[in-house]
Amino acid sequence: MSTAPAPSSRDLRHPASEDIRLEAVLHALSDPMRLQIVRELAVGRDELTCSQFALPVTKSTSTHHFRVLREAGVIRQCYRGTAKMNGLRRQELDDLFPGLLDALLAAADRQAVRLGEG
Amino acid sequence: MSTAPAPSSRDLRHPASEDIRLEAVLHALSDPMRLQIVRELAVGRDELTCSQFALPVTKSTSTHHFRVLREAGVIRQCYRGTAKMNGLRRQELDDLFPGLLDALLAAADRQAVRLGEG
DNA sequence: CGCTTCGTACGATAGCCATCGTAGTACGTC
DNA sequence: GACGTACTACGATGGCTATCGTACGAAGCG
Repeated sequence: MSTAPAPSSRDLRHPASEDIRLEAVLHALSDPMRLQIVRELAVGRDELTCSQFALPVTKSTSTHHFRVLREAGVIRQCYRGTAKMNGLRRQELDDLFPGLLDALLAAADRQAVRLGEG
Repeated sequence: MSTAPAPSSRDLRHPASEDIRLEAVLHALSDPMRLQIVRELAVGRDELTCSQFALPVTKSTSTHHFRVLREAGVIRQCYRGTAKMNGLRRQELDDLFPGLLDALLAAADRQAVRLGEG
C-alpha cells in the first residue's frame, strides 16, 4: 500500500467505453475547432501534444476543447513530461459505432474540399 | 402580377444542398429529442406530421426542434392542409456526405439496443 | 535554485439554447 | 360565420458554453 497514488490534478478521467454516448460525441464534433482537432488527430497514427495544434484561440480555450473531447470519449489524453499527449479512441469508437468515425471523417474531408480548403 | 405570392408565415425556408454544413447537422443530431425525430423519420419511408411524434415536450418546443432540423438541412417540411409534413432529406445528405446518415442511424440504433430500449 | 515550457484553474462575460405558457394564425368543416 | 385542429410567434427563464485574461502548478534543464 505504500505506492497508493495520491489524487493529483494530473489524473485525467475518461469515460469507460460503455459510458460513451452518441449524443455527446456528436455534440463534441459539432464545434468547428474540435472537429478540426479530431481531423488532425486522424491523419497521423501517432499521438500529438496539445501545442502541436495551431488553433486560433488562446491556450485556455484549447484546454477547454480538449477536455470536452476527452469527456465525450472521443480522445484519450495522458501526460508525458510537461507535454500532454492526445490520441483518438478509434478502436473503442469503432467497436461501439462501427463505421461512424470513418463516415464522419470522410464527411469532414469532403466538406473541406468542397469549401475550397483542399 | 395577380398571382404574385404574398410572403406568408407559411413559407418555409430550407438551406440549399450546398449550404448544408456538417457541423450544423451534427449539432442538430446531438439533441436526444431531435435524434429521436430523425430515427422515427428514417424507419418509415413516408413523411410524418409533427403531431405523429409522441415527444415528451410541449408543442412549442417541438416546433423549435423541427425548425432546427429544417434549418440544418436534415429534414424537409411542407404544409398539407393544417398539417405540416416532415421528411428526411436523405438523397441530398447522401450526396453531400456518403454513408454518413446510415452510419449515424446505425449508431443510434445500436446505442438504443445497448441501453436496453430494444 | 532559477528559468522555461506546457498546460490548468478560476472568474468573468457574452451569446446561444431547450423549455415553457399564452396568444394568435391558417386551414378545413359544418 | 362559427368551431376545431394544427402549428406558430413572442417573451421569459434558466442553463449551458465558447471565449478570454490572469494567476498558478508540474516537469525538465541549466
